[in-house]
Amino acid sequence: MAVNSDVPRRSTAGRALSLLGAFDATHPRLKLTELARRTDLPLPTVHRLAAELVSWGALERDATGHYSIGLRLWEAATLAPVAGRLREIALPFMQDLYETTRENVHLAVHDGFDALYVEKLSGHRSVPVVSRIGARLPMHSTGVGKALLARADAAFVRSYAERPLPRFTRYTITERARLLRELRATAERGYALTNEEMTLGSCSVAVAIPSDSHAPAGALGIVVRSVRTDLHRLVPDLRAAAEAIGRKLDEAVDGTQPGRA
Amino acid sequence: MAVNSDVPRRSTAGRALSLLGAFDATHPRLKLTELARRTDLPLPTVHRLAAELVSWGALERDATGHYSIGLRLWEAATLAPVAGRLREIALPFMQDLYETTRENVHLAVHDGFDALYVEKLSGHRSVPVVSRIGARLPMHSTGVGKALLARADAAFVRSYAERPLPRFTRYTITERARLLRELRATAERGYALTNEEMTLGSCSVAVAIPSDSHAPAGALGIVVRSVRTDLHRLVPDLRAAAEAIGRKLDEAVDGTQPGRA
DNA sequence: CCGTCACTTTCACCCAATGGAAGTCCTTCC
DNA sequence: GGAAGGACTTCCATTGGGTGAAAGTGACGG
Repeated sequence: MAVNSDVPRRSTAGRALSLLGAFDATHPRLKLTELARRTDLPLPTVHRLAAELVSWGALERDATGHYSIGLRLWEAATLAPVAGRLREIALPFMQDLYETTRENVHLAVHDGFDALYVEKLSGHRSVPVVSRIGARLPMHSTGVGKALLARADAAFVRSYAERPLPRFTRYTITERARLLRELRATAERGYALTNEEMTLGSCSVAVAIPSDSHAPAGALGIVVRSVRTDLHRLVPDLRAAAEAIGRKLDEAVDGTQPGRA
Repeated sequence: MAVNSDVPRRSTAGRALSLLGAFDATHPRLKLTELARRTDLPLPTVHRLAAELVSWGALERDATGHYSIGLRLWEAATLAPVAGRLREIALPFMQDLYETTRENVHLAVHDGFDALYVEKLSGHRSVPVVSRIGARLPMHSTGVGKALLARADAAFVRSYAERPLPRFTRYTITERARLLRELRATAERGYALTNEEMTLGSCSVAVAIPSDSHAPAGALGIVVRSVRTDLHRLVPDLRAAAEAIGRKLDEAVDGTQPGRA
């Protein structure tokens, strides 16, 4: 009876990964039925696979039957280069920035069409922001995003700007030409600015982390209340931090690899 | 012949997970052959599975052929309760502690026989410590570990103390009876202390995060240079932070579900 | 008391995963 | 230069583990 609907049937490993992929920021806990629906897999299959993931520690199941990402998977993920090397190196510098500003300090990397937030520091005094570690935000409406975009290659920027640019506030840049102009200005002055483009009441400065190696491109940013008008005063510290991180990263690369013999 | 060596043959999903499990803090990057050796799987099998993991983003492969944990897996892992809810809630309080002390601030949870470090703040002025986010350290030689152990149930403590207690410095508590006495004292005074028990030159204070729910047990600790003799002066702030975190956690548990419509 | 819903277990079928073997492409060493 | 070794990749016949429809369980609730 021609079961082969349309999908060329994911492999078993692929199905197991689908289960992990079913979780997202708005669905960090899922019941068995929800998992089956979101992965589009038969219920018994999900049941069996989920049980295996739980037994390894990739998923957890609580008393109410809800699944969530497991501790062991989280532990394994701390070994990812982005979390380990980059975060480890950047954190003390981010801490310094936090101390002098008491504002949100962000570290993001370029991934696909998004800025992926790798680290975020914020205290009780900081302005609330939408970002979250592990969150993806568009590049045209965030400080770190613009900083990353401003040093991406022309072909990428073109394909980025060709897609529709979602609007978040009335200040979000949604016109292709204006974005390109803005990026040129960003590249010239060496740092990115946003003004209530993602969230009303917040503005930000950001700089790209320099890197001569092909290391994953990162950017460092600070988000403050838009009543603060001294954004530019933060630039020297921000840039110094980014440069120090870049330097340490490059050193680390040389040490980490088998060596350039 | 008789290929069935001893292991009852892991399932396909289990094998894929083995690959992830092959990475650890001292081996965050592995070559194909190393992966095969560490997982004890045939090379072609590893090759095929690894390729699938890479295509999903659970692993990455660099130009030199080395595999490491992938960005998408890291991203999924940020949805783990321990990283998401607990970390998110605790961070601002940890930040406050850092501001007042400028020392290492640790957040760890109880897992198996270890204290698993979930978050760690440290600046350039902080004393260097062995901990790392995602690291596991023994419970008898760390501040957070003792704090967790002191409120674990008696049966667990007994089985913990029955195992040999590894020594790290000449001050590490390695005698069963002394550990039990120490834990009683810790429980009575309401906070844990260590004095060069993990690393010479460092001492620490820690308190358990109170929680009426069955939530994963956590502890908050500060590690300072052992020349500082005012450890006790940190206790009020530390305890206040732990209590605030505990309160927020309990609130969050009630509100976590589907959402406020 | 019975229908509904969410989950769990079973089991005969069959195809996808398997892994030995062979092929490719390096580097190293004589 | 070329042979030997090592690391990775591809191939493909075999087969046992994964599959998922169907039946079973059990917890509501009307």
